[in-house]
Amino acid sequence: MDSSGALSVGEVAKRSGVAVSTLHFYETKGLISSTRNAGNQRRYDRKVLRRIAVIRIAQSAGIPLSEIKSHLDTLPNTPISVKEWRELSSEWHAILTERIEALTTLRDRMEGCIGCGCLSLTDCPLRNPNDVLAKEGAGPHLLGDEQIATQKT
Amino acid sequence: MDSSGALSVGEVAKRSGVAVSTLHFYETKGLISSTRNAGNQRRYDRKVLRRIAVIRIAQSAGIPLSEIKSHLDTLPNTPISVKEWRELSSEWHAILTERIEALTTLRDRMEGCIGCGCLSLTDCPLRNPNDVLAKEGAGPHLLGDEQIATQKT
DNA sequence: CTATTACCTCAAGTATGGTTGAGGTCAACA
DNA sequence: TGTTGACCTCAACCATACTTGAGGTAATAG
Repeated sequence: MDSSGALSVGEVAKRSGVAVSTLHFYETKGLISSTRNAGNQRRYDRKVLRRIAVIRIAQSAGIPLSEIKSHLDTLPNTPISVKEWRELSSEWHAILTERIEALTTLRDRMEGCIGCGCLSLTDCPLRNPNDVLAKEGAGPHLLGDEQIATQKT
Repeated sequence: MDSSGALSVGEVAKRSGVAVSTLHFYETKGLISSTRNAGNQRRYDRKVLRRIAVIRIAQSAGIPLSEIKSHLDTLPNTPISVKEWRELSSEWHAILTERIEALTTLRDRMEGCIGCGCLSLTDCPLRNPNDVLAKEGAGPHLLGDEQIATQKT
Protein backbone atom coordinates (compact mmCIF):
# COMPACT_ATOMS: atom_id res chain seq x y z
CA MET A 1 0.00 0.00 0.00
CA ASP A 2 1.39 3.36 -0.92
CA SER A 3 1.53 6.51 1.16
CA SER A 4 -1.52 8.06 -0.47
CA GLY A 5 -3.74 5.60 1.32
CA ALA A 6 -4.79 3.85 -1.86
CA LEU A 7 -5.51 0.17 -1.48
CA SER A 8 -4.32 -2.72 -3.59
CA VAL A 9 -6.78 -5.31 -4.78
CA GLY A 10 -5.51 -7.78 -2.20
CA GLU A 11 -6.07 -5.34 0.61
CA VAL A 12 -9.55 -4.52 -0.56
CA ALA A 13 -10.23 -8.24 -0.70
CA LYS A 14 -9.07 -8.72 2.87
CA ARG A 15 -10.90 -5.73 4.23
CA SER A 16 -14.14 -6.37 2.41
CA GLY A 17 -14.20 -10.13 2.72
CA VAL A 18 -14.63 -10.47 -1.04
CA ALA A 19 -12.32 -12.52 -3.26
CA VAL A 20 -9.89 -10.81 -5.60
CA SER A 21 -11.51 -12.53 -8.55
CA THR A 22 -14.84 -11.12 -7.45
CA LEU A 23 -13.43 -7.62 -7.36
CA HIS A 24 -12.15 -8.05 -10.89
CA PHE A 25 -15.55 -9.37 -11.84
CA TYR A 26 -17.37 -6.43 -10.25
CA GLU A 27 -15.11 -4.10 -12.14
CA THR A 28 -15.96 -5.69 -15.47
CA LYS A 29 -19.61 -5.25 -14.55
CA GLY A 30 -19.08 -1.59 -13.76
CA LEU A 31 -20.00 -1.95 -10.11
CA ILE A 32 -16.71 -0.63 -8.82
CA SER A 33 -13.78 1.16 -10.39
CA SER A 34 -10.08 1.65 -9.80
CA THR A 35 -7.11 3.58 -11.04
CA ARG A 36 -3.80 2.03 -12.00
CA ASN A 37 -0.33 2.65 -10.65
CA ALA A 38 2.81 2.87 -12.76
CA GLY A 39 3.00 -0.90 -12.94
CA ASN A 40 -0.60 -1.32 -14.13
CA GLN A 41 -1.82 -2.58 -10.80
CA ARG A 42 -5.22 -1.56 -9.46
CA ARG A 43 -5.39 1.04 -6.75
CA TYR A 44 -8.60 1.67 -4.90
CA ASP A 45 -9.86 4.61 -2.95
CA ARG A 46 -10.95 3.61 0.53
CA LYS A 47 -14.48 4.58 -0.39
CA VAL A 48 -14.73 1.47 -2.48
CA LEU A 49 -15.09 -0.47 0.77
CA ARG A 50 -18.37 1.20 1.53
CA ARG A 51 -19.53 0.64 -1.98
CA ILE A 52 -18.71 -3.04 -1.73
CA ALA A 53 -20.48 -3.23 1.59
CA VAL A 54 -23.59 -1.81 0.01
CA ILE A 55 -23.35 -4.25 -2.87
CA ARG A 56 -23.05 -7.27 -0.57
CA ILE A 57 -25.93 -6.17 1.59
CA ALA A 58 -28.13 -5.71 -1.43
CA GLN A 59 -27.07 -9.10 -2.71
CA SER A 60 -27.95 -10.76 0.54
CA ALA A 61 -31.37 -9.24 0.06
CA GLY A 62 -31.56 -11.15 -3.21
CA ILE A 63 -31.18 -8.14 -5.49
CA PRO A 64 -29.33 -9.03 -8.71
CA LEU A 65 -26.11 -7.23 -9.57
CA SER A 66 -27.63 -5.57 -12.61
CA GLU A 67 -30.26 -3.96 -10.47
CA ILE A 68 -27.75 -3.00 -7.79
CA LYS A 69 -25.69 -1.37 -10.47
CA SER A 70 -28.58 0.66 -11.77
CA HIS A 71 -29.40 1.82 -8.26
CA LEU A 72 -25.81 2.81 -7.66
CA ASP A 73 -25.61 4.51 -11.04
CA THR A 74 -28.34 6.94 -10.04
CA LEU A 75 -26.12 8.25 -7.27
CA PRO A 76 -23.79 11.22 -7.81
CA ASN A 77 -20.52 9.44 -7.32
CA THR A 78 -18.35 6.92 -5.58
CA PRO A 79 -18.44 8.22 -2.03
CA ILE A 80 -21.83 6.97 -0.90
CA SER A 81 -23.06 9.45 1.65
CA VAL A 82 -25.27 8.72 4.61
CA LYS A 83 -28.11 10.42 2.82
CA GLU A 84 -27.61 8.26 -0.25
CA TRP A 85 -27.40 5.14 1.81
CA ARG A 86 -30.66 6.15 3.42
CA GLU A 87 -32.29 6.42 0.01
CA LEU A 88 -30.87 3.13 -1.23
CA SER A 89 -31.79 1.23 1.85
CA SER A 90 -35.32 2.50 1.84
CA GLU A 91 -35.76 1.37 -1.76
CA TRP A 92 -34.34 -2.01 -0.90
CA HIS A 93 -36.40 -2.12 2.22
CA ALA A 94 -39.47 -1.91 0.04
CA ILE A 95 -38.19 -4.67 -2.23
CA LEU A 96 -37.53 -6.86 0.78
CA THR A 97 -40.96 -6.20 2.16
CA GLU A 98 -42.45 -7.28 -1.12
CA ARG A 99 -40.44 -10.48 -1.21
CA ILE A 100 -41.30 -11.26 2.37
CA GLU A 101 -44.96 -10.76 1.67
CA ALA A 102 -44.85 -13.00 -1.38
CA LEU A 103 -43.15 -15.78 0.56
CA THR A 104 -45.52 -15.38 3.46
CA THR A 105 -48.52 -15.60 1.18
CA LEU A 106 -47.12 -18.74 -0.38
CA ARG A 107 -46.41 -20.26 2.99
CA ASP A 108 -49.84 -19.49 4.35
CA ARG A 109 -51.52 -20.83 1.28
CA MET A 110 -49.47 -23.95 1.63
CA GLU A 111 -50.65 -24.16 5.21
CA GLY A 112 -54.24 -23.73 4.08
CA CYS A 113 -53.79 -26.38 1.45
CA ILE A 114 -52.29 -28.99 3.69
CA GLY A 115 -54.36 -32.01 3.14
CA CYS A 116 -56.52 -30.45 0.49
CA GLY A 117 -54.38 -32.11 -2.11
CA CYS A 118 -56.24 -30.57 -4.96
CA LEU A 119 -53.43 -28.62 -6.63
CA SER A 120 -55.77 -27.90 -9.47
CA LEU A 121 -54.34 -25.58 -12.05
CA THR A 122 -57.47 -23.47 -11.88
CA ASP A 123 -58.90 -24.02 -8.44
CA CYS A 124 -56.03 -24.25 -6.00
CA PRO A 125 -54.75 -20.90 -4.77
CA LEU A 126 -51.28 -22.39 -4.54
CA ARG A 127 -51.26 -22.97 -8.26
CA ASN A 128 -52.54 -19.51 -9.00
CA PRO A 129 -50.65 -16.89 -7.16
CA ASN A 130 -51.48 -13.56 -8.81
CA ASP A 131 -48.28 -13.79 -10.83
CA VAL A 132 -47.61 -15.41 -14.16
CA LEU A 133 -47.88 -19.13 -14.32
CA ALA A 134 -48.64 -19.94 -17.91
CA LYS A 135 -46.00 -19.68 -20.58
CA GLU A 136 -48.06 -21.84 -22.85
CA GLY A 137 -51.74 -21.24 -22.44
CA ALA A 138 -53.59 -24.13 -20.91
CA GLY A 139 -56.01 -26.29 -22.82
CA PRO A 140 -59.34 -24.80 -23.90
CA HIS A 141 -61.51 -26.36 -21.24
CA LEU A 142 -59.04 -25.72 -18.46
CA LEU A 143 -58.81 -21.98 -18.68
CA GLY A 144 -60.52 -19.62 -16.30
CA ASP A 145 -62.06 -16.51 -17.81
CA GLU A 146 -59.44 -14.04 -16.80
CA GLN A 147 -56.70 -16.29 -18.07
CA ILE A 148 -58.40 -16.55 -21.42
CA ALA A 149 -58.55 -12.78 -21.46
CA THR A 150 -54.84 -12.40 -20.86
CA GLN A 151 -53.72 -15.34 -22.90
CA LYS A 152 -50.96 -14.62 -25.33
CA THR A 153 -49.34 -16.35 -28.29
CA MET B 1 -54.00 -39.57 -26.73
CA ASP B 2 -54.60 -43.24 -26.47
CA SER B 3 -57.49 -45.01 -24.78
CA SER B 4 -55.49 -45.90 -21.65
CA GLY B 5 -55.58 -42.30 -20.53
CA ALA B 6 -51.85 -41.81 -20.91
CA LEU B 7 -50.79 -38.31 -21.82
CA SER B 8 -48.38 -37.16 -24.49
CA VAL B 9 -45.71 -34.64 -23.63
CA GLY B 10 -47.65 -31.90 -25.41
CA GLU B 11 -50.74 -32.60 -23.39
CA VAL B 12 -48.84 -32.59 -20.15
CA ALA B 13 -47.31 -29.28 -21.18
CA LYS B 14 -50.72 -27.77 -21.84
CA ARG B 15 -52.31 -29.07 -18.69
CA SER B 16 -49.43 -28.24 -16.40
CA GLY B 17 -48.51 -24.91 -17.90
CA VAL B 18 -44.90 -26.06 -18.31
CA ALA B 19 -42.99 -26.03 -21.61
CA VAL B 20 -42.23 -29.29 -23.39
CA SER B 21 -38.53 -28.52 -23.18
CA THR B 22 -38.87 -28.12 -19.45
CA LEU B 23 -40.53 -31.52 -19.16
CA HIS B 24 -37.64 -33.07 -21.05
CA PHE B 25 -35.27 -31.22 -18.76
CA TYR B 26 -37.06 -32.41 -15.63
CA GLU B 27 -36.84 -35.92 -16.94
CA THR B 28 -33.08 -35.70 -17.42
CA LYS B 29 -32.88 -34.47 -13.84
CA GLY B 30 -34.92 -37.40 -12.61
CA LEU B 31 -37.76 -35.27 -11.35
CA ILE B 32 -40.38 -36.94 -13.48
CA SER B 33 -40.52 -40.09 -15.54
CA SER B 34 -42.37 -41.50 -18.49
CA THR B 35 -42.82 -44.65 -20.47
CA ARG B 36 -42.54 -44.87 -24.23
CA ASN B 37 -45.06 -45.99 -26.79
CA ALA B 38 -44.25 -48.16 -29.82
CA GLY B 39 -42.95 -45.12 -31.67
CA ASN B 40 -40.60 -44.03 -28.87
CA GLN B 41 -42.81 -41.17 -27.80
CA ARG B 42 -43.22 -40.29 -24.14
CA ARG B 43 -46.41 -41.30 -22.41
CA TYR B 44 -47.23 -39.96 -18.98
CA ASP B 45 -49.49 -41.19 -16.29
CA ARG B 46 -51.94 -38.51 -15.19
CA LYS B 47 -50.30 -38.53 -11.81
CA VAL B 48 -47.36 -36.69 -13.27
CA LEU B 49 -49.53 -33.56 -13.25
CA ARG B 50 -49.69 -33.53 -9.50
CA ARG B 51 -46.00 -34.17 -9.30
CA ILE B 52 -45.31 -31.24 -11.58
CA ALA B 53 -47.66 -29.08 -9.54
CA VAL B 54 -45.68 -29.92 -6.43
CA ILE B 55 -42.42 -29.16 -8.19
CA ARG B 56 -43.58 -25.74 -9.38
CA ILE B 57 -44.92 -24.80 -5.98
CA ALA B 58 -41.65 -25.75 -4.34
CA GLN B 59 -39.76 -23.77 -6.96
CA SER B 60 -41.84 -20.71 -6.33
CA ALA B 61 -40.80 -21.07 -2.71
CA GLY B 62 -37.21 -20.81 -3.91
CA ILE B 63 -36.28 -24.43 -3.34
CA PRO B 64 -33.72 -25.66 -5.90
CA LEU B 65 -34.58 -28.59 -8.13
CA SER B 66 -31.94 -30.81 -6.57
CA GLU B 67 -33.52 -30.38 -3.19
CA ILE B 68 -37.01 -30.86 -4.56
CA LYS B 69 -35.81 -34.08 -6.13
CA SER B 70 -34.39 -35.38 -2.90
CA HIS B 71 -37.60 -34.59 -1.11
CA LEU B 72 -39.62 -36.35 -3.77
CA ASP B 73 -37.24 -39.28 -3.78
CA THR B 74 -38.02 -40.02 -0.16
CA LEU B 75 -41.62 -40.67 -1.11
CA PRO B 76 -42.82 -44.17 -1.98
CA ASN B 77 -43.83 -43.52 -5.55
CA THR B 78 -45.26 -41.39 -8.26
CA PRO B 79 -48.79 -40.96 -7.01
CA ILE B 80 -48.27 -38.31 -4.35
CA SER B 81 -50.94 -38.91 -1.76
CA VAL B 82 -52.63 -36.33 0.36
CA LYS B 83 -50.63 -37.59 3.31
CA GLU B 84 -47.37 -37.24 1.43
CA TRP B 85 -48.27 -33.79 0.26
CA ARG B 86 -48.96 -32.92 3.87
CA GLU B 87 -45.47 -34.07 4.82
CA LEU B 88 -43.79 -32.29 1.96
CA SER B 89 -45.61 -29.06 2.50
CA SER B 90 -44.83 -29.01 6.17
CA GLU B 91 -41.13 -29.45 5.45
CA TRP B 92 -41.26 -26.69 2.90
CA HIS B 93 -43.32 -24.59 5.24
CA ALA B 94 -40.41 -24.73 7.65
CA ILE B 95 -37.93 -23.79 4.95
CA LEU B 96 -40.10 -20.86 3.96
CA THR B 97 -40.40 -19.72 7.52
CA GLU B 98 -36.64 -19.74 7.82
CA ARG B 99 -36.19 -17.71 4.67
CA ILE B 100 -38.83 -15.26 5.71
CA GLU B 101 -37.16 -14.78 9.04
CA ALA B 102 -33.76 -14.24 7.48
CA LEU B 103 -35.14 -11.65 5.10
CA THR B 104 -37.08 -9.96 7.86
CA THR B 105 -34.00 -9.75 10.02
CA LEU B 106 -32.06 -8.23 7.17
CA ARG B 107 -34.81 -5.75 6.47
CA ASP B 108 -35.14 -4.68 10.05
CA ARG B 109 -31.42 -4.29 10.45
CA MET B 110 -31.40 -2.22 7.34
CA GLU B 111 -34.13 -0.11 8.89
CA GLY B 112 -32.10 0.24 12.05
CA CYS B 113 -29.03 1.20 10.07
CA ILE B 114 -30.70 3.83 7.96
CA GLY B 115 -28.60 6.87 8.45
CA CYS B 116 -26.04 5.17 10.61
CA GLY B 117 -23.90 4.73 7.58
CA CYS B 118 -21.22 2.82 9.38
CA LEU B 119 -21.29 -0.44 7.43
CA SER B 120 -18.22 -1.51 9.31
CA LEU B 121 -17.16 -5.05 8.58
CA THR B 122 -16.86 -5.71 12.30
CA ASP B 123 -19.29 -3.32 13.94
CA CYS B 124 -22.35 -3.00 11.75
CA PRO B 125 -24.98 -5.68 12.31
CA LEU B 126 -25.81 -5.52 8.62
CA ARG B 127 -22.35 -6.67 7.76
CA ASN B 128 -22.35 -9.36 10.39
CA PRO B 129 -25.45 -11.42 10.14
CA ASN B 130 -24.91 -14.25 12.55
CA ASP B 131 -27.77 -16.14 11.11
CA VAL B 132 -27.51 -17.82 7.79
CA LEU B 133 -28.79 -15.58 5.07
CA ALA B 134 -30.27 -17.84 2.50
CA LYS B 135 -28.31 -17.83 -0.68
CA GLU B 136 -30.74 -17.20 -3.43
CA GLY B 137 -30.43 -19.70 -6.23
CA ALA B 138 -27.13 -19.76 -8.01
CA GLY B 139 -26.29 -16.39 -6.59
CA PRO B 140 -23.52 -15.08 -4.47
CA HIS B 141 -22.48 -16.25 -1.09
CA LEU B 142 -20.98 -14.41 1.78
CA LEU B 143 -17.51 -15.58 2.49
CA GLY B 144 -17.00 -17.30 5.78
CA ASP B 145 -13.91 -16.60 7.83
CA GLU B 146 -12.06 -19.65 6.71
CA GLN B 147 -12.62 -18.77 3.09
CA ILE B 148 -11.30 -15.29 3.67
CA ALA B 149 -8.28 -16.83 5.35
CA THR B 150 -7.78 -19.24 2.48
CA GLN B 151 -7.79 -16.66 -0.22
CA LYS B 152 -4.66 -14.83 0.80
CA THR B 153 -2.39 -17.84 0.65
C1' DC C 1 20.21 -9.90 -6.81
C1' DT C 2 17.22 -13.33 -6.31
C1' DA C 3 13.28 -15.60 -4.62
C1' DT C 4 8.70 -15.22 -3.44
C1' DT C 5 4.53 -13.12 -3.43
C1' DA C 6 1.11 -10.27 -5.53
C1' DC C 7 -0.65 -8.78 -9.50
C1' DC C 8 -1.96 -8.63 -14.62
C1' DT C 9 -5.13 -10.41 -18.79
C1' DC C 10 -7.88 -13.47 -21.07
C1' DA C 11 -10.15 -17.81 -21.72
C1' DA C 12 -12.51 -21.43 -20.00
C1' DG C 13 -14.96 -23.91 -16.39
C1' DT C 14 -18.80 -24.45 -12.68
C1' DA C 15 -23.58 -24.55 -11.25
C1' DT C 16 -28.65 -23.55 -11.89
C1' DG C 17 -32.58 -23.65 -14.83
C1' DG C 18 -33.78 -23.76 -18.59
C1' DT C 19 -34.46 -22.54 -24.28
C1' DT C 20 -33.30 -23.04 -29.19
C1' DG C 21 -32.09 -25.30 -33.25
C1' DA C 22 -30.70 -29.02 -36.46
C1' DG C 23 -31.76 -33.13 -38.44
C1' DG C 24 -34.76 -36.89 -38.45
C1' DT C 25 -39.13 -39.87 -37.15
C1' DC C 26 -44.06 -40.67 -36.01
C1' DA C 27 -49.04 -40.01 -36.12
C1' DA C 28 -53.22 -38.31 -37.79
C1' DC C 29 -56.17 -36.33 -41.20
C1' DA C 30 -58.01 -35.83 -45.91
C1' DT D 1 -50.62 -41.48 -50.03
C1' DG D 2 -49.14 -37.25 -48.95
C1' DT D 3 -48.46 -33.64 -45.91
C1' DT D 4 -48.68 -31.37 -41.87
C1' DG D 5 -47.82 -31.09 -36.91
C1' DA D 6 -46.14 -33.38 -32.89
C1' DC D 7 -42.41 -35.80 -31.33
C1' DC D 8 -37.46 -37.66 -30.97
C1' DT D 9 -32.17 -36.80 -29.64
C1' DC D 10 -28.28 -34.22 -28.95
C1' DA D 11 -25.62 -30.18 -28.83
C1' DA D 12 -25.23 -25.58 -28.16
C1' DC D 13 -26.72 -21.46 -26.23
C1' DC D 14 -28.75 -17.77 -22.65
C1' DA D 15 -28.34 -15.45 -18.15
C1' DT D 16 -26.42 -14.99 -13.37
C1' DA D 17 -22.43 -14.95 -10.45
C1' DC D 18 -18.46 -16.28 -10.00
C1' DT D 19 -13.81 -19.35 -9.86
C1' DT D 20 -9.77 -21.43 -11.93
C1' DG D 21 -5.82 -21.74 -14.73
C1' DA D 22 -2.22 -20.38 -17.99
C1' DG D 23 1.28 -17.43 -19.12
C1' DG D 24 3.58 -13.34 -17.92
C1' DT D 25 4.85 -8.85 -15.08
C1' DA D 26 5.54 -6.10 -10.72
C1' DA D 27 6.78 -5.34 -6.04
C1' DT D 28 9.11 -6.66 -2.03
C1' DA D 29 11.83 -9.17 1.53
C1' DG D 30 16.27 -11.10 2.58
